[in-house]
Amino acid sequence: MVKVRFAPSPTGFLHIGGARTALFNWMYARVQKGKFVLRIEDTDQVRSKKEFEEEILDSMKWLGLDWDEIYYQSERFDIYKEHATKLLDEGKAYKEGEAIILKIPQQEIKLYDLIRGEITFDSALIKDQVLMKSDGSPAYSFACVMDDALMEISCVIRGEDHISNTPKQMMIYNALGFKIPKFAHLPLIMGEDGSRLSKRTGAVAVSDYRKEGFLPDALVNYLMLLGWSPGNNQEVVSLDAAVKKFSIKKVNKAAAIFSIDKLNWINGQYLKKIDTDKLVDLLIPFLQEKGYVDQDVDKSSLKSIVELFKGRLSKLVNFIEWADFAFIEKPNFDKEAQEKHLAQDRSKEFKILIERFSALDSFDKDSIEETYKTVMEELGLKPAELVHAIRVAVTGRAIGPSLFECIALLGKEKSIQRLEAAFSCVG
RNA sequence: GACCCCAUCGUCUAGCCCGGUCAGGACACCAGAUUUUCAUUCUGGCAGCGCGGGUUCAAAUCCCUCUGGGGUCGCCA
Repeated sequence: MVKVRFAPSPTGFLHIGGARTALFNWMYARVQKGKFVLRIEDTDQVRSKKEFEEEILDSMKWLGLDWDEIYYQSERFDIYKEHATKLLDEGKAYKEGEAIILKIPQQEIKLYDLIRGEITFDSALIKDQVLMKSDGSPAYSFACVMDDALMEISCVIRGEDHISNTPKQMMIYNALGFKIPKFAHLPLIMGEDGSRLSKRTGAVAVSDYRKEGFLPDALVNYLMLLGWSPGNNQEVVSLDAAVKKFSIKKVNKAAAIFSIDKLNWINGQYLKKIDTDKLVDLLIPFLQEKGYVDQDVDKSSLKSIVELFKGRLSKLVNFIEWADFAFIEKPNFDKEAQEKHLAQDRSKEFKILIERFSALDSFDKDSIEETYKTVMEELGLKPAELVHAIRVAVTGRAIGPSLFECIALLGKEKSIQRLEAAFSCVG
């Protein structure tokens, strides 16, 4: 029976590296129809926090990484104690104060890693290992080995930073008489500068990416590409499709650098393909948080705004940023755009436009565009000449979706109001 | 410092195991087309097997140095 586990410690948020480890474990279990165990390593009573645990579980669910069993090490202290005492009785361990320490016999240790092949260590370099700490709690390696053995984990898939722990743990398996599982050590994920991924080099918590509006499918898609490839030059791949092709032996050995550029691109790909109604639903919480809409939001009118921006977004927060003009009374003027496009006095032209716009019966995209072009022709101006000024006056920005659609979206009253305000001229 | 891991375009990677296809794709970047702006999209381009030795008719691929990067050396996990 194939059984793997992801064993986070609730002393911090679920970070990108942990998520990737969880993902590979999950894929390994699913492709082989095995079990995926989640084990909360909360032996450090002081640093472990319920809020972190909840956040980790939440992030896992959000990513779609469901587990078959869950355990808490804090509930298993008796088991650890019992086995440590047994080792004490057998003379394989000794006491130092209240602590129980394992004697490490001298021998050569061979680890066969599924990703890296054979790795040998000399146990002469390994110190005797603390099994139970003076405070009665188990040391990490001991609890880890006990659980992996008792939970019948068939393959331990974890980060490369655990390679050095492995020979120590193998000594514990041997002392306990447990069967040693398979091991696979995943390459680490590094920050943009090649050093360890940290808050300094960008967001590390999965929840941070969620808050920025990355889709779980996209994040998972990006993460699986770090150290593994689905083949056939495919990069945008669903989890289901990826699982079918997953093989732990095909995982890369070299560390990978996390690239926010590529994540943005992949997320954009997903955002482009997503159903518009679904996109509206995803956007609502972001809009509510910003105070742009309230509880009883009109989805159909929201949908028309979203449609304008669909295909331009690389993450959900982009919408909040770029579509703000549709939700607030006065546009948030971009200083640079304002200075560049509204510096020249265009009140005369604006006045005429305002008059013509006011006279329009149906204020739709096409009639607005037609009216605009007619006016420009009458004034002897090229159509492009006033576009920027109007865009900035109406949306506050020099960039955005089709101008005439933006104006139609705002409606006659608001659009004219903003045009009037631009040069404080009243039509 | 000791021990361990790793090394293909700037980045993620295919190819490596079972030596022989101009070293393929993607992101980023640059140029052009489309677009009233920006983005999208399309087309094209730039760019890589870390160094040095072997083995071989033939090496990105196998072996060894070196160099470089990373990890671990807690009664943290």
